[in-house]
Amino acid sequence: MVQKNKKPPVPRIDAPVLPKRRGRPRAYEPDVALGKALDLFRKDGFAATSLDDLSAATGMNRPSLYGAFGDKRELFIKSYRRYRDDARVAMGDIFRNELPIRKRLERIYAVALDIYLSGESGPRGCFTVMTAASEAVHDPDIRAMVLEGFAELDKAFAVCFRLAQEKGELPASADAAVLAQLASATIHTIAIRARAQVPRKELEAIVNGAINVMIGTAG
Amino acid sequence: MVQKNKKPPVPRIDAPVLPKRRGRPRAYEPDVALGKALDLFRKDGFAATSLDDLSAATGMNRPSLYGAFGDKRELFIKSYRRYRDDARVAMGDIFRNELPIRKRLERIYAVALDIYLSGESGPRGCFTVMTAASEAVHDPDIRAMVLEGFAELDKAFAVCFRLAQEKGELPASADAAVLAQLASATIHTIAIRARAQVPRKELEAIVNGAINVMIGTAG
DNA sequence: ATTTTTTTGTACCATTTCGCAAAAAATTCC
DNA sequence: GGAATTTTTTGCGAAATGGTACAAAAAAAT
Repeated sequence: MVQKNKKPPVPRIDAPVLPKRRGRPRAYEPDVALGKALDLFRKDGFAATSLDDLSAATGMNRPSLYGAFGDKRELFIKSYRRYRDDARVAMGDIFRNELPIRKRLERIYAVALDIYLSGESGPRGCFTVMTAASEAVHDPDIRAMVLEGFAELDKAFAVCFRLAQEKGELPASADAAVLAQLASATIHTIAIRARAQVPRKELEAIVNGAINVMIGTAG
Repeated sequence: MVQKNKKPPVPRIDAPVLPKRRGRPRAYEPDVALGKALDLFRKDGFAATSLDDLSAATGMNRPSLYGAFGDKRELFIKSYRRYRDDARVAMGDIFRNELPIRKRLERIYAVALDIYLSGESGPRGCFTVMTAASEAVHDPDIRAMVLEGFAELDKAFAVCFRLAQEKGELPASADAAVLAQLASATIHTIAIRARAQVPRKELEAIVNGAINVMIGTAG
């Protein structure tokens, strides 16, 4: 029920020693708690994750949870936001780093697979694709985030392809936007298949085939 | 609370007048009840759909539901089976009918979009992709069905591409299996995006672009 | 040492959930 | 008509759910 034993909650380096909070000190670190909540939501989805589960996983009791993150829906949204931030960080370097297009795509998909296949009790898939998209029909806020996620991915891929085109790695006749959507589709298909426990080897084969079609087998 | 008012449950034509059931007659038709259950599961997912909801939607009270279909999980599985059967029927003709490859793909995706975008309270997406895949991590039976679904789709597309290749619509160098996986990926991406209420026009644009890449813009 | 502030821990509430048992109803068979 | 059979109906009950009230605890401020 306790999140950590280290008595003094070591002040984060990037959190510039805030001016000494006043009351009883927190028994948890919001960041790690949110991470645990995210894990649960990814594993079981929104409805199947109870506050008790969340409470147990985060080491916070329900009132603390409520006080820190709001009700279940808010916690879900904050978890999702966290997931996207993490994914952005993991992908950021690669999308920025200007490798040859094939290498670049390979790295991107490798990172994606790492994310989708992680999880102690089975692969967790992609939050956006699996859990969030489900809620998106009914909840406008979540829907907005999901749509934003799709657009962001499409755009990032499009930038890659456009750059490759400028560098002469792709024929000028290629349509970067279309290729980007195919690249996203490939992300989506491996995310879904991962959730059904398709082994990594097979997913990598799918990725490889898709890359060949997108940039030409020559590469 | 009543499923139908027509007193005599008009015997289905294809159900060859079974030898007069003995006890109190059913107040529902299993087929339509299962359809209603399917609708609910597609809309809300497994966990968020309660037996009361199902009871209300099917017009059967809980014990009847239980007697007819077993517990919630069994009902879910039977609903999913029904969904796949329906989808197979809807797709069957097209996959069988030997049109030019482009026309064929266009039809397939059109039918898929019809399925994914239907639903009175928002598009319901694809059962396999949205709801079933979520449960697949934990439930081996559901996982098996989902994997079967993926394989079936991949295979059906592969047959199409192979045939097109034989008819000379595709270069001999093309890899039918890889193209099939891309075609499936496109199915998956539009299923997911549909759930987030991306308008049909955009989804059709994605499909169009994907087809162009798969069979060459010439077609 | 006392007060203030903040968080925790316990307990509680109203509702919903799934599943079942027992009784009532509707039909066929004798 | 009465017995047998099958289904519906009512309603129970134990557990779980999301959310909250309130006192105790722990720290800083006075």
